[in-house]
Amino acid sequence: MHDEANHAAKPEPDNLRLVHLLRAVTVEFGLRQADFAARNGMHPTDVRALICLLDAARAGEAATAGLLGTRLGLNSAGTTAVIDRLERLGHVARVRDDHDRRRILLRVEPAAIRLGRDFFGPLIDGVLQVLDSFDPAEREIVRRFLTATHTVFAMEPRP
Amino acid sequence: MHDEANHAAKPEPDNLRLVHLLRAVTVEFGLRQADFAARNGMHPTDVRALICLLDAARAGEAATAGLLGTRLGLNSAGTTAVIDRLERLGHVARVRDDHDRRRILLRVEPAAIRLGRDFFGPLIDGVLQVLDSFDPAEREIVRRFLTATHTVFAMEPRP
DNA sequence: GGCGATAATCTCGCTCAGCGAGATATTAGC
DNA sequence: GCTAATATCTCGCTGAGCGAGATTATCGCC
Repeated sequence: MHDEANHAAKPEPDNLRLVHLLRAVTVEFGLRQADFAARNGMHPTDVRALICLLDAARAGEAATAGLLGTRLGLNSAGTTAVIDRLERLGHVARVRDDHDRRRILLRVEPAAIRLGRDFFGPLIDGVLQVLDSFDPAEREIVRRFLTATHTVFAMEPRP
Repeated sequence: MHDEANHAAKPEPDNLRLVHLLRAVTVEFGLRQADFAARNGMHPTDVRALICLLDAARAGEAATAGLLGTRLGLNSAGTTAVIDRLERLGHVARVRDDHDRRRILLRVEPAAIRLGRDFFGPLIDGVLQVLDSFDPAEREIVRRFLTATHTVFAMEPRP
């Protein structure tokens, strides 16, 4: 691999350009999360935790502390700390599970949801507008691409 | 506003499902970065720094310490720390810019590039395979979608 | 051609996120 | 019941990243 920083643009294959484009989108999204975190006195991890909890709720899964830690790649001490921070800010509430009283269920408070909507709403709307400019057949292609890509990323090992 | 009497699962609009799918991809990608970092004795920030430096090289930009800090959202102290860590591991080298001797240019060492290729290669190949299963017109649609989405994310404020 | 203003990076001291180890509370198995 | 397994929390520690300020190099001005 040569260093082609200096002169004429290298002939990067189109498909590889698409991969880089996808990565650029993910990086940009990460920066947005960080912005949101900083603006609301949180840390990026806290934002990821909220997203994770909302995803779990949407999927109908029980959002326990343990699940959260696993998804975020934190150990139990770190997980407790995240929940403490979110609880202190009033964004989540700890609720003992009555069926298994060892477990802590996490409920995202409406205020937190509103906060997220205020910040991410415009971004989501932007993407929805993009999608609206596509016809159904094209959207189906996008869906196929995203689904397949997600499968590729989700497939491999989880240490 | 239509029926759908089934319990918990809400009737999420197709376009919104695509947005969530895109987010899921970005989240998965972030986890991969974290895996790579942990497996190589680095922190996620360090990996993002390497990616940033490689992107700059690809784009033909001069990869200075300052640019890196800006892109990562770190202040100068944190930026120095990141570079120190990467240098200690032998992944980047500090090179004084001869045209402006205040500046430090960062060169990513070949060993680091190889390390990244070993880990991310299979993932990239996976996505390339996905793309290969699309015909050129379809790839163009994917490209349009990713470009437009990237624009949406990159558009808004930088605090 | 030297001199303050400006810019790029680094140093120092501090706070707090996340880890490892172990404590505590609850449930399941025999 | 008693023991093993599971879920969460507590404690002490390391180190990532911040703010403030020092350091070194460049530029515009006279």
